Amino acid sequence: MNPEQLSAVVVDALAALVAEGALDLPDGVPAEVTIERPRQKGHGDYATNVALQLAKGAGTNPRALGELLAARLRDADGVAAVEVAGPGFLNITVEAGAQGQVAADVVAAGATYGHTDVLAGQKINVEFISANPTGPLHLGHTRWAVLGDAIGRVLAAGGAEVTREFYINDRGVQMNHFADSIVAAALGEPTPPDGYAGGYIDDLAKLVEAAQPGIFDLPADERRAAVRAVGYDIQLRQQQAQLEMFNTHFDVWFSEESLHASGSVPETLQRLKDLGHVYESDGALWMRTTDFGDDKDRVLIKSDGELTYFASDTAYYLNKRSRGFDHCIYLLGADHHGYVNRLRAMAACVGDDPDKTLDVMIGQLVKILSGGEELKLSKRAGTLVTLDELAEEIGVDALRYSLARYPADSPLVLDVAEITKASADNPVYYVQYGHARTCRMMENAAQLGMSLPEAFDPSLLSHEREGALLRALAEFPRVVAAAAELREPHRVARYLEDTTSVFNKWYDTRECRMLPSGDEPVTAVNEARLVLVVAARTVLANGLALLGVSAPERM
RNA sequence: GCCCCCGUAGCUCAGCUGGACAGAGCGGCGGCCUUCUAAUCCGCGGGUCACAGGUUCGAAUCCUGUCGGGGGCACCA
Repeated sequence: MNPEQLSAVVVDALAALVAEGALDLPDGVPAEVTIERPRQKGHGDYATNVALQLAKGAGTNPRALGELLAARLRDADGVAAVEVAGPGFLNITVEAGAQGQVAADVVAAGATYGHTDVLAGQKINVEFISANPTGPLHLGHTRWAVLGDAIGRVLAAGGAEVTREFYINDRGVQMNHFADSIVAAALGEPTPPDGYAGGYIDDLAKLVEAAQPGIFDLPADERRAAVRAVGYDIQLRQQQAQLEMFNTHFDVWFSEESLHASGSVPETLQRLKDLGHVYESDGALWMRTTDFGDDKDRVLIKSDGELTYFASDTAYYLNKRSRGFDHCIYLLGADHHGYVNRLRAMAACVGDDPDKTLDVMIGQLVKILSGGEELKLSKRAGTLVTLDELAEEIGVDALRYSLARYPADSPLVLDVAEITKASADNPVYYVQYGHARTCRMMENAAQLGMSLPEAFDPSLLSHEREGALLRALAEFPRVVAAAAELREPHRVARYLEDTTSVFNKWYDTRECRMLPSGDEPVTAVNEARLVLVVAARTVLANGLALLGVSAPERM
């Protein structure tokens, strides 16, 4: 009996009461009811507030309705007890056998346990990081790498068809600054104005020379284009390698330049003109975004004839839509929050409803403290902490987990000393250790000749701690579904921490030992508990996978 | 000036899309290692949920305002 099944039981009971004429529900019988896990012991395994919510419409009071419903529910399969409490809550105790069945359900579902269909039929594009290919990925990209990747995984678990996309900002003057900076480094000249400095530029100069010997001896006009192309290629591959190392996967690397090469931009401008949302003024072409809530109109073509970044953004959005995405998620840093209104207005200008097609997530920036000092970065000044350096110092799993366990909109201060601690203080190791422990228990069971029983008696999982663990495991699909719908993968991390704690409490309970003591024979209880351990392992492994964090079998 | 985010225990933060006496970890104090990994577990102490109104049977949660902190308001990329 999981919460969803219990909800159905309550709905059936309501329907029966209505059919008998004992209850009048003007709005009809709800399709589902809220089932929650009471914080308080003594409030049953599960509680529902239906009586509170339906009483007014039914022309009765919550307690009376509660009593009526409780009497009916007591006869339902799998329900052991029902009490009406407080203002009209129904506190429900589930039969051990019904509850124990959860373990078998989890094991049967295996790696797919936690997957739901809440987002079935949705085709979603998640765009994140989208850095310039003018330097290595660094501290500033790390949070988005983790969150975007985890959101992608969680959406997929919710049944959506997901594409994770990286928009390569490979067009514009910064690419020339990039090339000029490499040339300057190669020739031993000072960094040009607006150029990029730092050791990585020197390294790039050597790599570019190695890739195409003699490239720096070309005439100045040819040289810039050549260096730009070679440097770009090397830098992009490096970013891709960084993300690979960081366990962050992209389905599509989309070049801004290719958007222009394909002629999408003129098409986009034409479409905007047809819809009547552009005008000329002061020699520039504007989009009238103020028609849809923006503070001011935005320039598409500057008076010098250059296209703006915003023009590309609009063409890119239409490109996504033309590829069939009915939902476009953008992950942006708080320093870009001014983009939200114009993106939404832009979507409206091309005829979409931004509430439906656009989902702009603004994440707060992360500060990382090391030895009490904040790690600062500036690509132009050449002082940056690369993703590789961070991952090496902190560890991929610890870094990913530490960023994934907070909501995107919470400002974050991470202390390197704290998240590198290889101890229980660190939630990532706490959860991983819990997983490793389940693996060891399974090995121990196998050595005693125990194997997963074909059938077992779920009512043998009757200890209070077993009930708590089963309810925790039963919660997982709801947590993943909420994480997907709300785009909040941190819920998965928090859930894993709670569930690991519940598992450890059970593990430490003497009466709940999975293995037989001493020379005693293996009993049905031992086998039932093995099923529970495998179920716990499944949930911890699946949850860690959703965060892109490894689930080690030994630690 | 306008917009966005945040304000919960000494510290770092959760709080299940409003629910029953507010939670975790860290830090402090004190317990448990002859049986499955003690990176576990158990106990104690600690909060006017920034403040003031409002909606509701019910508000840390939703609405309005005030105060405090962070970020943003380019014919930059």
